[in-house]
Amino acid sequence: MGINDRKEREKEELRSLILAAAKSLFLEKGVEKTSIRNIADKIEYSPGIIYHYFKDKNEIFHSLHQDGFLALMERMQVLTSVENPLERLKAMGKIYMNFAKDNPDMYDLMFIKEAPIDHLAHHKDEDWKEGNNTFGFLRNTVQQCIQKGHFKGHDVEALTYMIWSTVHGMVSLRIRGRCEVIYLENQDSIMDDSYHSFTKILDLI
Amino acid sequence: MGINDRKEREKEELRSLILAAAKSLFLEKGVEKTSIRNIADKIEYSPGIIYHYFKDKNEIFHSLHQDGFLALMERMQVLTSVENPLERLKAMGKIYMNFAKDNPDMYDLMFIKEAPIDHLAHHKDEDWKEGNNTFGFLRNTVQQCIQKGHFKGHDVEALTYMIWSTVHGMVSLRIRGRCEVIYLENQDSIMDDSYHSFTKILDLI
DNA sequence: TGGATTATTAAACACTGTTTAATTAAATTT
DNA sequence: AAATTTAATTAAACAGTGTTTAATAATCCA
Repeated sequence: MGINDRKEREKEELRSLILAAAKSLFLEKGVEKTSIRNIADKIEYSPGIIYHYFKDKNEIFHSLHQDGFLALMERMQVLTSVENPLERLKAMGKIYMNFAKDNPDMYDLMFIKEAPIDHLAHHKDEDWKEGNNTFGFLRNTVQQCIQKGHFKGHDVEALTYMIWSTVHGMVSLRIRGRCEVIYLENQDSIMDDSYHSFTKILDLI
Repeated sequence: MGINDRKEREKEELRSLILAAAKSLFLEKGVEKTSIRNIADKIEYSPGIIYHYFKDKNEIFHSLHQDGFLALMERMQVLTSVENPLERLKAMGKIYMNFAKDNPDMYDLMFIKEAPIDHLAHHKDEDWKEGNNTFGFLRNTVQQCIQKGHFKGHDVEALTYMIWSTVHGMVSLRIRGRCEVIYLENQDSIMDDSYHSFTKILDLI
């Protein structure tokens, strides 16, 4: 069935052409301002064709969503060499925040936008592999910290969610412009300063 | 100049008619799905008239944005009776989270959506009274905690931002559906459990 | 009452995501 | 090789969006 294979490959080619165009447009203009017609123009096809490869706009951005998680997990790889779980936890937060700083639009899509998560919510049967991997990795590290005697009296899941919330809160307030509009003495270093406060707390508890 | 006064009042009347319609529509459908034509239909005027009272859609939702801050500050009023700053801080977090739980759409508009904050960013000269009041109130409380001997070695501003981030992170991850799509043993109580972990930490540091 | 000012509207512009039917191209069968 | 079936692609339309424009209706002032 070599013919069908080739056909499959060709179909796959246009599919990834759409994704590549969508990604580059969305990284330079953002998701909301990237229209189906923009993507179609970029690949020099008619807008209609996109609906033969993707159910709707959400499905396109759900694909990029997955790309983002792969990129984040890629960055997390270096952590395997950090044996001390508390050190690993603190380094993980730093990597997470740097990822958000380097790829604000991608972070927005992954953790703030409602669009691509709708796609997941409507396909509840399949669980969210990428998200659960990332969260699970964090939970394991917290668990290991507890086993080493840290975080006494805290529930793993509750504390894991709290830690995630803290770093997510910091970066998402900045990304969505809530930082710039309030008066801060150290506007430029507030993210680093706050994260430093946070790690100090992790060391203590 | 009683005539001009009446004209002013009449203008103000239609203006608040638009705002009331916008608010009720946005609370039942969300900001994105509330169109200028929807608002115009509701008040039985033509869509064009809205642009005589508001520069654009952002300006309308910036007004509601301010309403939200008034409502939040209203809830915070009870805190004036809490003399112990640490207790006040913990109660403040609870109020903040309950506000988000009771008014998710309003919270979204206030702290997540980019729309109404754009309006502020483009009017940089005028500072953001509501936001700064709320943040300032939190900072004062943190400052008082430090004066009472808590949070030793921490910078007020950095810690204030960290605390805000933590509660914002918790509620915004939930509002934007990142909670439901990951596996959690205690999905229902994760917010309360995490906040409990957080207050435990505040007691300790 | 006539002229200037203001409020209001209808209509248009340039978009949006998505669906439909028509068309072109390719593959398969006769 | 020609005819037919299947798949890929498109043009056009639908129903909506925020916003601007020019025309109209209402009001105010001299």
